[in-house]
Amino acid sequence: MNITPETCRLAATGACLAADLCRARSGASHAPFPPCAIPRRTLRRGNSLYRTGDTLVNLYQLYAGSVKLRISNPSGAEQIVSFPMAGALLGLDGIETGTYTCDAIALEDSVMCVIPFSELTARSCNDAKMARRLNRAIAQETNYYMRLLMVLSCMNSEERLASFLMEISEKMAASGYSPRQFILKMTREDIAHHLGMKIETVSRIFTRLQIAHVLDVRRRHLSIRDPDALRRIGTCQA
Amino acid sequence: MNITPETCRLAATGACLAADLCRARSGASHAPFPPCAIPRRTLRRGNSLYRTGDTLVNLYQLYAGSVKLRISNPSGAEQIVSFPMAGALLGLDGIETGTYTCDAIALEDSVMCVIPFSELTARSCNDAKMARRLNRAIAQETNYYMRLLMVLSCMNSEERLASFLMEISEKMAASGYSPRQFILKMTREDIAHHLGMKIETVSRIFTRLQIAHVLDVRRRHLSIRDPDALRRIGTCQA
DNA sequence: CGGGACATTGATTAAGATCAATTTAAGTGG
DNA sequence: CCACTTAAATTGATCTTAATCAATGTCCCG
Repeated sequence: MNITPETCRLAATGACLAADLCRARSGASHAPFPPCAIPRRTLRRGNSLYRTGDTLVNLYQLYAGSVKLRISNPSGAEQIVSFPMAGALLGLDGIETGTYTCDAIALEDSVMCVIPFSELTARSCNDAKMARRLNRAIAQETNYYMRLLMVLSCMNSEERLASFLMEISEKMAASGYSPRQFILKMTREDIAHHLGMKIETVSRIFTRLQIAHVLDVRRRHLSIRDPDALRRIGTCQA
Repeated sequence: MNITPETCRLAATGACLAADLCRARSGASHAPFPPCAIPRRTLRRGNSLYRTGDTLVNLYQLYAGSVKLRISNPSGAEQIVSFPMAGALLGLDGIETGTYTCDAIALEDSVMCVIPFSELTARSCNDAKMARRLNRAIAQETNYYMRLLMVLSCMNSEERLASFLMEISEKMAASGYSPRQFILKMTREDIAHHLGMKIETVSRIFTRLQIAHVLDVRRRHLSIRDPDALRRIGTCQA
């Protein structure tokens, strides 16, 4: 079934560009909307939605699943800049030059709404709200990366990992899942490449937090035993 | 004298939102433009253009001088996310929520063109080019911070500092100054807070690069003796 | 049930933080 | 204009954290 603003759980948040686009296409400016197809794209785990250097054609709103956004340099070093989850807008890295600067790779089978960028900007001319929403979405990313810079700069490894887990926990809660128990969709290596540490260090800190009864970790299965402690650790004390 | 698109060296780059705004105000869509006042704001060294929590009213295009953008957390830790120089657009961090998330502090006496944000978005409705330029400006920041994340994650202290100096050198060249000799407007502490290291480490690495005949550093006066070596060091090898 | 990717653990080393003491230079007021 | 004050920067000695090197364990999937 195709998704309409009524049936899309993301549209309810009021921050869904796909829903905006759908409304605009249907010509209505207020609910109720006639059913309106939003094309979706599905992506199997490990496949990439787009690659560095590809021409920006679409933005994508992640409907289900999760993704890693990776930048690499010629010498092979890589940085996972973020792990977008449900609701996230993907492809913004292509707006500066018209060419994506990241690889967007599915961490699990995922579904995204396809938002043709040219249509979005064209419609934004007549729709100040949509234009504003796009601006905000881009600006939000900027602010996110600023905060991540601070995490990498000011925190030690344990604090970084705790902060990362709290962030996932909060996103899970926001999506209606348990904030206490979830499955990590990414490898230890991905986490390491996200937080600027080595895979062995990630592993050791998981073990350490397990021993301290803050977490229960078995491979990708994670449960947070002591959320307060985790929050305390993950909130820069320095 | 007020600045017009003709007299503003920034407008020549074709990436000046202030010039766009000036053109729009004057009602002309192509050169030549009637003279049109763009209000400027001057800022003394050490003073802040805006502070975390202030309501976003204006964006600012840095006409002359330099600035540090700082985020802090309750416990007093701070991160210098960037050092905007001539041409940079300031205030973008306020777009997400309508409230600035950084402190913007002048590193020297500086001059900026004032761009009322509401006017910018209002005019963007009828001016696709301006809208596009705003989007790009925001997206550019995002990409900048992604690359900085990689620098912090993947490089050791020497590589980070080298990369930082190369970046300044390139910006100086782009502004028509010598890329080989310039004065650092920021303290060692600012650099440390930007690159995620301690002030003593910054100092030691300056000394080390001096001994290796890559740099000549005397306090804030810097000259690059061996640009190739500096580039080699500052380009992530890992 | 076997292969391979992923993860854990241990021992050692190296990079950078920390603690502490000077040195230098830029303002500032007499 | 000079002495004084103070912020900024440098340098040294030591300690801590995380990287590195190496081996082993475990689980998922075909």
